[in-house]
Amino acid sequence: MNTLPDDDIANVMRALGHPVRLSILRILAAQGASDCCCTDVIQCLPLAQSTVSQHIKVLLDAGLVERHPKGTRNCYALRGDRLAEIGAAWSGLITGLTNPQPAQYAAQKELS
Amino acid sequence: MNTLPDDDIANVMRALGHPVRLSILRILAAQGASDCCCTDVIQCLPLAQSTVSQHIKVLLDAGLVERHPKGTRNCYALRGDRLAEIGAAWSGLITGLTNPQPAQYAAQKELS
DNA sequence: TTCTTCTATCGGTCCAAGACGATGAATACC
DNA sequence: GGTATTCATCGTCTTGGACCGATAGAAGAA
Repeated sequence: MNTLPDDDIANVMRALGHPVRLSILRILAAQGASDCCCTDVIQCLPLAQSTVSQHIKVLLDAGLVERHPKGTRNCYALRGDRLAEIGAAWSGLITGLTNPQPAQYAAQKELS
Repeated sequence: MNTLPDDDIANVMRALGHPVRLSILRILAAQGASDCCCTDVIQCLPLAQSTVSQHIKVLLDAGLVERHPKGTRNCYALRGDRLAEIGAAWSGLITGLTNPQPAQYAAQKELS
């Protein structure tokens, strides 16, 4: 049910834990598939290019977006597969919390 | 659909973005409703009491847990209502990202 | 009252994150 | 070739997070 270890979940949550990065995801979603380059994102945000690039890197490292080099520019797109995977892990987390099984935390404890 | 503003979502995600805090939520879930005090949590984790107390405070501030003072000890429990609310917001976020509506980001931009 | 237990908070240290400007590499264009 | 554009990365600075020990206050026990 919950296919991702806690460290991975925490990584993704931390990547999502910044309003600017949520905005970037929305921008990528609004612009459609694989046709949104870094400049497009920068023009939607009141931040320096280097800052936006750094936020995108965080999303890349978390596996939430993917990069498609296109000539002199880099296009970004959401990773639908990963979003689905994270959605499943999230459901598992919520289910596990609201319908707890006594043995569950013991297993979790062993992992960390 | 998505009932929480991005800042709130980011706050919750940040609170969830640490393995220890995920562990604390699981501990609270495993111990059942409103009968888990701070010491119980501390004994499950290899951290100092002050550190655990601080993590719990983050979860409190994010609205993920609630405190029930009981004599000399404080009991904590998950806030099921808030978990449901956040689950709904998460679903809305994922849905919005995977089935984007062009006007969506414009509305989002206005908020921040 | 005095002692113990529980736990929030304070002060301090250390490291990571967020923001910026500057630089440099890659590609496209003239 | 030379120039412009795009963008990742580097160095720096500031802020915030994570962790700890110490402290203090509240409630129960002796």
